[in-house]
Amino acid sequence: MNYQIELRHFIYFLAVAEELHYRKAAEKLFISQPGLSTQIKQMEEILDTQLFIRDKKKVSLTPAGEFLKKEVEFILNHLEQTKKQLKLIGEGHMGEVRIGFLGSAMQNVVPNLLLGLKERYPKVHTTLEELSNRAQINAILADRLDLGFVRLSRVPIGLEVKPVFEDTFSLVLPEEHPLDKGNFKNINQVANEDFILFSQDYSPTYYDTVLSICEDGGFAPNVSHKSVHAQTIFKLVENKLGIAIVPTTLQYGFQMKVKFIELRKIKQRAVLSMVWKTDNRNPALQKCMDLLMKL
Amino acid sequence: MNYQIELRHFIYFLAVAEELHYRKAAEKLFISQPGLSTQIKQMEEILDTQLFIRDKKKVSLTPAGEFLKKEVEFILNHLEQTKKQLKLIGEGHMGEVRIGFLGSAMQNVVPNLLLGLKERYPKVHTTLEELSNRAQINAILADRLDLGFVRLSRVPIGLEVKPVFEDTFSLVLPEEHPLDKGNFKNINQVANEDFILFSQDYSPTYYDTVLSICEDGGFAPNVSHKSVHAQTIFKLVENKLGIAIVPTTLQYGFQMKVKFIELRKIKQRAVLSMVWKTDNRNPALQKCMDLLMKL
DNA sequence: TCTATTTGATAATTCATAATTATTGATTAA
DNA sequence: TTAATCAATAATTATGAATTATCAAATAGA
Repeated sequence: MNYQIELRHFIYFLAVAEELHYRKAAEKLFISQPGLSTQIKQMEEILDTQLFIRDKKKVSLTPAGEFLKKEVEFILNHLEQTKKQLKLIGEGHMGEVRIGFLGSAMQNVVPNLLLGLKERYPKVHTTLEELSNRAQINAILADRLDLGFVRLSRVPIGLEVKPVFEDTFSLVLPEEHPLDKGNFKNINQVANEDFILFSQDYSPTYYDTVLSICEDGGFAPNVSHKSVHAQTIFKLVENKLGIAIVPTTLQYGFQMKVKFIELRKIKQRAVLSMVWKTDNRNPALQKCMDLLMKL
Repeated sequence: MNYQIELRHFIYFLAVAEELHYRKAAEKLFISQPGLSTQIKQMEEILDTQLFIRDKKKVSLTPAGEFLKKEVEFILNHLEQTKKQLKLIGEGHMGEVRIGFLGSAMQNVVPNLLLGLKERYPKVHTTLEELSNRAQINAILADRLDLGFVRLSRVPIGLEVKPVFEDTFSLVLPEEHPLDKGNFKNINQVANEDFILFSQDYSPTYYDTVLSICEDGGFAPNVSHKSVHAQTIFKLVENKLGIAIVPTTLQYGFQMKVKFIELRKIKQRAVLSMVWKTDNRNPALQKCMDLLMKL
């Protein structure tokens, strides 16, 4: 007799503990009374502890039985809860999506995604991390991230990219700079200025694009500073250490003494793309992506 | 096919989730591989949720599977404990409290608790285990521990903390060190010494606190060694490899050629707290806590 | 490229055991 | 006393878990 306790035993036990009557309990469980009797007896043998006192037409719980009753109630409850949660997670209505993003995605796409998620799938948790393009790609490959927001044209195999937001570029100038929206005509008006750009390894695509903008304007920019933080770049511009070209949406969210001139006429766009692992099976990620398609 | 989940399923699931390999898991369970395969498949059908991804010779967990793994670990642990408690209660004892503690709690709080328990509730059994802060938290969450003694300021949700002992810090110096209780005035007198501290991951709060003590003294300590054992730290100090700052009560219980200078004037205190799971219904734990409130 | 090996899944079968029916013995109420 | 009601026991059946045998797919090695 080397049996194991099973959940069946608990369910049967609870019925008897509640009814304190084998026949009635058996009826409630839709099984026969002898079956119930043997199962309870077996249970007592397995646990090596008497749970019920059968005494002259009366069934009652021993102290150990009282204790077990409370525990079984808890365990069965917990189990039900777990099953429900499991189902939700399996369907993507619950769970966690780990999101990485470039600082410049925080002005627009990411907040919208978070708002949408909160509204449609309130039980989906998100963790956010500001990371460079490269760091995001590595994290996604290593399964430390589910979704990334990058400015890259190509990604390693095994990953997929999809553009989610196209932004124009803007010239960033100190407030006191003679150029403004009125008298600005062409990019070559700033050909002789110093330029402050995001570093190449932070975003190679951005860097190349800015160089191509200048090239189209007929000059090669003199790059005096590089940084990985928009804040830093704006601060440098504010202090007249140079001018910058950045994605237009970056102008929101900072309080700086700088002015923006949107470069509408040029063909280049700052493309923000989402990246994910092709075989990522996180169902919450699917919901996330569905939502992004609609934005 | 209207089956019911049974504990057997959980045990099988956990084996596969741990091994991520059907044949190995089956071996560990002493059953055949096909039997395991069908049982897991059946489990996924019952729960109506995919738990594993069988993909090109690799088995891995889905997010739902990851979630279930944690839950199953909890449930099976809880069950084991319940069986033990039940047996004890059936034999007329009151139950068992599983206590974890940091080495530094062994000088004072834990022995007092054990004495009090033995006197007031001689039928309550205790098991003791020396564990790091993190290990205690994990064990309590997984229901492998009822009560922990830690030095942490914050704990995960679902747990409660309560400070039980506040200790000053002491400087630990080699016996031959020129500083002593007489000529010691301020912590910055040891600003240029090497420091030996408990590792960050053993006790992040302790580490931060010691750094803040030095900071208040106007210097950043040069940390030459880190250890998880008081014994080791004292030995290193004895051999003049550096000095240490530790909770004062640690000075009792060791025989070392080191001297202690209590830092009474500084504001920082080493706070020992007890931690337990909010919904722990272990009746023996209740008794334990009542006692601790009085100490 | 071919072969051998390893993986998990299927199919057919066996076997363990839960559950059923039929019955008993004990207790209580009429 | 008799009838009724309870849980326990015995014999039997039926369910479904586990086993053996086998397969298809995917690698790794030659």
